[in-house]
Amino acid sequence: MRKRLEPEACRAWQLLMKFYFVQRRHLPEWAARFGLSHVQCHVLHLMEPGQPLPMSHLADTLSCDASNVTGLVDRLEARGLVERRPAPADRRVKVLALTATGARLRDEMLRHMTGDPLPLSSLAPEERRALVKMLERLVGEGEER
Amino acid sequence: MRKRLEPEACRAWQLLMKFYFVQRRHLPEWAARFGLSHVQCHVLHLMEPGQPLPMSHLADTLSCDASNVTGLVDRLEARGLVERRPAPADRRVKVLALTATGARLRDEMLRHMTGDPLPLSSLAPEERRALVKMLERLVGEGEER
DNA sequence: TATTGTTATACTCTATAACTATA
DNA sequence: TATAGTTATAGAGTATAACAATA
Repeated sequence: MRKRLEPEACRAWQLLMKFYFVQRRHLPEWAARFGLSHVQCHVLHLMEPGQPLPMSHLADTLSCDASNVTGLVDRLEARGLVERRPAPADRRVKVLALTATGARLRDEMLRHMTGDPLPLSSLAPEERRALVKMLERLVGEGEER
Repeated sequence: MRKRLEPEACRAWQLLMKFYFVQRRHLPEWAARFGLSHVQCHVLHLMEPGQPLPMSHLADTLSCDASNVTGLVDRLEARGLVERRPAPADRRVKVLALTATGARLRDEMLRHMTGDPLPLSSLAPEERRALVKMLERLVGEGEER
């Protein structure tokens, strides 16, 4: 049952893993500038202003248990960034909406996303375009846009 | 104080962030096959058999507090994967070494790294090579090898 | 005095299981 | 009976601060 060795794939894997761990170290400190954890940062990133999401949608997107979302949203709500609202269609559901404060913070966060976290500047423009194309396929966004 | 907008960089940033979060979801379940958390997985990955590391080195590499490493190593040691040894040169230091069990598990883990975690197969060989080159620069391995 | 590692404490993220209220 | 969300509980990862042993 010996797998065929693919040195390039193996190397790519290791680099991606390293990339993941490098990000894993830096993303939390980046997020901390906004007083957020990296998960809270992700949640805020997912929430479009004026487009409330059911809690269950969040659990799906984050691939985590629903009980987890409860605490996550508790903390964001305690800070006044989001609010739970009843869903008229199904009274079991609660939808999550950005508050004005949350929308402002999200905006600030997105504006900072052009900047510093990764030395993207070390890539030439055409390389950056190639990277974008590959990443789109890797994260499964190839078709959607 | 308006920053110049760079659409490509911004898009790359967003994709990298998405990539990070996609990995963040999948890496733990991948690691769980070996009965490890993703951080434990990272520690094991860093430990070459026969090359013990001081605890402080681990804290540096993981960019975390030393107190954190204590607990991390406690759990790995409890499972018999690593062991603390006194360092003869400096008696304040403890070095960490893989046990035979730890070395076997690490080996198994590395063998699995060729495989499934990312749909790398969707990239053409020359794209994969280009990706490797870019990632090397992004994670700061450009010079070292 | 400074450094290595530990302990105590606290917070966030995570899951499982049992529960409520709806459907 | 099944689903959406909560609560209770537990464990892992993280940090800060105080500490012991050693340098």
